[in-house]
Amino acid sequence: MRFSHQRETIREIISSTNIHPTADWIFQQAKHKIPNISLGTVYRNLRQLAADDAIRTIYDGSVARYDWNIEPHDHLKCRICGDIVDIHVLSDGIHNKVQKQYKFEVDDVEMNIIGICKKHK
Amino acid sequence: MRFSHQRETIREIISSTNIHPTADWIFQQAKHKIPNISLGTVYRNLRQLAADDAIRTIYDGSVARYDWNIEPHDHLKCRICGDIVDIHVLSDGIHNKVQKQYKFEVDDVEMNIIGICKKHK
DNA sequence: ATAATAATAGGAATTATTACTGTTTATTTT
DNA sequence: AAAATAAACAGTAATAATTCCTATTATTAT
Repeated sequence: MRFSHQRETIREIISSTNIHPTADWIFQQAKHKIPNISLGTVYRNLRQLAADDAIRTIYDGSVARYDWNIEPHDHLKCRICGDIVDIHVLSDGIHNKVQKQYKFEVDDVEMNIIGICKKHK
Repeated sequence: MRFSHQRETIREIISSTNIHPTADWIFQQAKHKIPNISLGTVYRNLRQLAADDAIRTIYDGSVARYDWNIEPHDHLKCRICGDIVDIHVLSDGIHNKVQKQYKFEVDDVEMNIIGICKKHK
């Protein structure tokens, strides 16, 4: 993969936040640094970075969000404020359990816990 | 909620399969029984049935799928054939652990394990 | 410095989903 | 049983997220 100023900017934007931004949010931020960047460029690079395991794609309902944290972890999503926070609850045992019990080769585990965060209950 | 022939047909179609169908698949099946049913009707009723906890909406990447099984369970998704199968790996303890550790009121837990099923490895 | 080609901007196209509108139909009231 | 009410409908337009296309630009290897 050849160097590109656009891709590095996108990578930096994602790395700078914990909000698990959407493509459009990243696009808006990127425009501050590269005014004529296009949304297609953002999507293409997000896809490339994810394929390269430089970032992780997570799904919030049906919209894609992006996470700089590629280590296995889970998400807590508040349905009042929409905030998504990283947590770690899944025991590594689940990976092996599924592998053995269902003869299923596990690549990735997505766990999203939806509810109400402490600020909103 | 008032009775409707369309909604009952949609409910039956979902109940009759384990493929976790998309709205469009349901629409195609429904047309066999009600030839002039419209896609908007399918979406409206899926939303109503889900709000009523008669079915569950699950997300396969960015497309919605529907599941007649409303009991807590998890999903195994094969990235070769696309099949999604129901499993149960999550200990009920996670619910309480998150509740206490993060003071987060848990409504729903989505867990999708992505990989390769035994038929394709 | 030049050639080869990956990446880009800008816009069109696609896909999934929701919203709108005039009509139909299930239920309630008379 | 007929009339009134409003929920649900079909058909279609609109929206949102994402991907695709094409002529141009930028990076890298020679």
